[in-house]
Parts: sequence; C-alpha cells; structure tokens
Amino acid sequence: MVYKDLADIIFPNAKDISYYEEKYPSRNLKEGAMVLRVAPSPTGNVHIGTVYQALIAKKLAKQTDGVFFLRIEDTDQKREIDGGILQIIDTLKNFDLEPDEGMISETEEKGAYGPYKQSQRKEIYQAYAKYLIEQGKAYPCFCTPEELDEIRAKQEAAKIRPGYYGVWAKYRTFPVEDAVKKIQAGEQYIVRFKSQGREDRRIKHKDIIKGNVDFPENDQDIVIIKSDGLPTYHFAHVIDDHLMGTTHVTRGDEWLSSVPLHLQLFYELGFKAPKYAHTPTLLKSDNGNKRKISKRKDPEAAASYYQEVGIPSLAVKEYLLNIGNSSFENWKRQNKEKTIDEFEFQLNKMSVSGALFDMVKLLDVSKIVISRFSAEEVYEQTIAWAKKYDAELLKLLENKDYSLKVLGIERGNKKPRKDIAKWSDVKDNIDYMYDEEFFKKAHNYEYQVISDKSDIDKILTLYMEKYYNENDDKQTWFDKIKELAGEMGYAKEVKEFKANPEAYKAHVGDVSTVLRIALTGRANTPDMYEIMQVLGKESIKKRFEKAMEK
RNA sequence: GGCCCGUUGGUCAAGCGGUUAAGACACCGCCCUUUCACGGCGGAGACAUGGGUUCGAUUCCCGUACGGGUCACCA
Repeated sequence: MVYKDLADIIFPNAKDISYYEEKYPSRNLKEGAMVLRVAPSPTGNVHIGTVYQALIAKKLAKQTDGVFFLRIEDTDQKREIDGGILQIIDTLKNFDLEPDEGMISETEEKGAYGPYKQSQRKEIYQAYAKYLIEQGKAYPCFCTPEELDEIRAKQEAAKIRPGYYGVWAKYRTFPVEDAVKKIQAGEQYIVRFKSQGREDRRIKHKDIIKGNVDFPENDQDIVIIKSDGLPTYHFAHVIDDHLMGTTHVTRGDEWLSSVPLHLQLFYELGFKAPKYAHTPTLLKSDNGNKRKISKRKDPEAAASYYQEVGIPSLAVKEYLLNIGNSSFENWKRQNKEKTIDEFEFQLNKMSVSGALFDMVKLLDVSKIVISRFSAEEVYEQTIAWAKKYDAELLKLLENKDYSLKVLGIERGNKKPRKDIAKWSDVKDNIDYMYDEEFFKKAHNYEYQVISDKSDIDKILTLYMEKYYNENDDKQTWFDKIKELAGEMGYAKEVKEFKANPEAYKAHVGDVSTVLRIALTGRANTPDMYEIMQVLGKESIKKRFEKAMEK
C-alpha cells in the first residue's frame, strides 16, 4: 500500500486539485493592483479591529484598482453565533466599507472566487489535503486529546519544547497499512501536515510593516483537517488566499509568529505566497499596563459601540486612518475639501508597535468632522441615531424647519462651532431652544456679576420694551445692548470698565449675561444674536417673563 | 519558560549618524471690541537603561529592564 491508497480511503470523493486550479484562474488585473481581504469569524460583536483591517484593505485595493473581498472564517462551529455573518456585513456597510466580492447576506455572495464562506469550501480543503497525503506530506493522526495532553505533560516535565513534532509525532511514521486498518475499524482521526522544517534552521521573512524578521523554521506537524472534516485556520488561509488570488495579507500582528508555518505550507503546496503586512494591535491602558482591546471587557472594542454613542463612522475612520498613517492628520489639514478616499495610504509607513486607543482624541476628530457637516446632515444623522437610541430627542426634533435653524446656529461659516462630538451630545446642546422643553424645566437662573433682582428685572423689561427689535441686524442689536447698559449705569465697553473699574458696577458683558441666562437658563451658549433670531419675539418675551417670576 | 516584536513628552507620533528633537490631542497662560466653543499667540513636557562602534549617537551593534504577541482538533 502506498500514500495514494491512504489518501483514497480518507477522502474517496475529493476532486483532483487541478479542477480547482482551473476553476479559479489568476485574476486579470493591471500591474500593481492589490488584492486584499478582511476575514473575520462570525462570533458576534464585530471588533473595531476588524473595521480597522477592512478600512486599510479597502483603501489599498481602491488605490491600486485592485480587489477587496470579504471572507467568512467559520471553521470553528462551536464559536459561531446566529446572525454573526449579518453583523459583519452590516458593520462594514455602516462604515461604508462594502467589499467588492464576498458575502452580501447570510446566504448570498458575489464574485467569481467563492464560496466566500469557509464552511462551504470543505471539499476544496479536502482535495488539497488529499493531495498532500498522496505526496506523503500529510498523514492521519489517531491521538486522542488525552494522549496529546499526556505528551504535553511529559514535555513540560522534561522542560522541552511542547508540541507535536519530531519523535513526539507519534503517527508521523506510522505505516500506511496500519493507518488504513485503524480507519477501517472506525477509529477517529485528524489530518496533520508532515513538516519538513528543522528547528535549528532559520527562515527569513520580510514583512511590509515589521520589516525583516527571522524565525526558527516550523517543525510542528500541525493539524490541517479537524475531526469534523473542516480545516484549521492555517490550512484554510493558505488554500483560500492562493485560490482567491490574494496578493497582500493584512492581518493583526498576533499572526506574525505563524508566518514560518504559513510560508512552509505555501511552499509545500507549490503556491506562491502573498506578501504579508502584520498590523499593530489596538491597545488600551489598563492599570498602567497596555493590553489588547478586549471584546469581553471593553465596550469600545465593539464596532457597534461607536454607532450607539453616536460617533459618525467617518470620524471613526479618520481616527483609525491616523493611527495607521500619522501623516493623515497633516494631509487632512492641508486638504480640508478632499475626502479621505483621496489620501494615499502607505502600509510601510505604519507604526510597528501598538497604539493605545485614545477616546479623547477620537472625540476631537469627531468634533471636527461634525463641525463640517451642514445643518441638514447633522439633522439627518441625529434623527437616524435618535430613532434607535433616544425617543425624547426624536420628539424634540419633530419640527424639522425649526430644528434646522437651531442646528444651523454658528454653522457653515469659516469658524463653525465644535461643540458636538457625538449625536448623544445633541440633546443637551439644544434642548433649551425648544419652548416645550424650556418651560417644562425649573431654572435656577444663577446670575453672575449682576445679581440684584430689581436690576435684573429692570434690564429685562427695559430691553424688551425699549430696545429689542427682531429686525435689527447684529451690529444694531449689540449697539442697543450697549445703550441699555449705559442707561442702567454700566460700562458700555468692556475696555472702559477694565480701565476704570471703580466707576461702574459692571459692564455690557454682564448685562448680556443677564439676558443670556434669562433667555436660556444657562451661562454658556452660542451666539446670542442668532439664538434670539431663531427663538423669535414671542418666545423671548415669555422667557423673560418666566425669569422675572422667580 | 522558549520563540518573536517593540520602547521618542500624559496619549498618538515625525525624525533613521551632526536637528534649537516637528506636529496633533490633552493641560496651562494671554489675545480675539458680550459668555462658551472656535481661532490666534505663547508655555510646560520626551529619545527606558548600561556598554560599545564613531570625531560625533535618539538614530548602528550587544546586554539589561519593561511592555506586547505566540506556543490548541480557536481564529
């Protein structure tokens, strides 16, 4: 009996690999086009790192007229959750990172290199596993998990390198005849790769991000086909990225140490290996230590978190892009009108070490992003957010025309306001602009410099009766406040007051503050002229009356 | 523990043998003819450490410390 017989017994129905090699020909792309992918597992709660990977991969593909595809890595059925695929697809859509090829729904896909879901590629992996067995480069292993544990325990006791390799690889040299007998007797087995590597030799690898790295060769006979017939990650990666024509594998740097194995697999299968770029991990500070952002402990690890708190996906992408290529920030400042698609991302400019995810900085980026939105865009996105997360806000925004005016305050000019970092900030920023909300609340009216009740009442009455005219332009409007200040014995100019503080009780700014607090119930607001324009005379009057009642 | 990778201000980071060691966020101060925000100006704050190599090291080499990753029929 020879390897071929063994292979036929293990995978009797597998096709010859030439079938697949012909079915998936090389991609006909222009010189320099990059083919990249994002390959998450449908285990629920899409990680922000997946979005980061997808962003980079899609950007590179677009820049080079290449292809960006989505592959679902669902070879571990134990970890798979219902709706996991949909979550991934939706997340990519939310961030405007739709793939050119791959799964587009739970069951459908597009592209000529599918299936793009690994569990549906079982026969493909088996064909290649069979090929390897025929070549004597893979073999069945009948060790039980318990046996494996025993081996490990022995190795640990002897303080030698653990694993299934060399003399420890019990079935590596097992006679074909005996293996066939065991299989025919119904014994359980898995398929292992017969590594030709030697630990005392080194393999060089040039990573696009990490640079030159060399490792000892892999000598572990790793599992390629599990007992459920599905491949392990390593095997699936090599087969898929070969068949799908991936030119550049971008993945988290937790994979860096598997490179010797992957390169070996590519070599033994006769495939050309893709270029690798191992991206640094997104970290978080935890008690003074850095650690990976974890799905279990950190809410911000979930891509959905940003949707929930209302950070625009564009802001998240800009922040992520800046973590990837720090030149982005300067580029953006010099190219305010350009979209992020026009920025040229460079893999080799990525930082080698992991960055702490900085929420404060993200929020700053988000403020800038939102400040550039029109009132209409802010309105639409806030509504979309409120529909899911804040019914009260949704109700507040019912009157669209009025809301557009409110959101348009100090927006659209050269120095737009930057006080909204996320949609969940909107309510607190604008609720006082709505009468129904304003009059519902009890206000404290904590006046500052001018605190004498009769003075305050006088300012408000005088202003309303004698000075206010809703048709005034801004200059006239402010001149009138100055006059009012003068009439009440306050300094008309702040400078005057500062030059001669003994001569006055207060100044025009303090008078404005009284008006502002009576009007809005708060000491800090955007431009008061614009506020009054939006509010209108009736509302202003009622607000002053309410303030005087107190 | 073995094997890899890393370490520039609080954070993200330029720089890659000779620099007053950029910039951004955060922080502080001043200015911006009414508050806040915006904007402007200014300030404080860094090359983990010890040895080499060199006329000269943040930059190159070695060690140490610290941090991270990885050692599954998980990806």
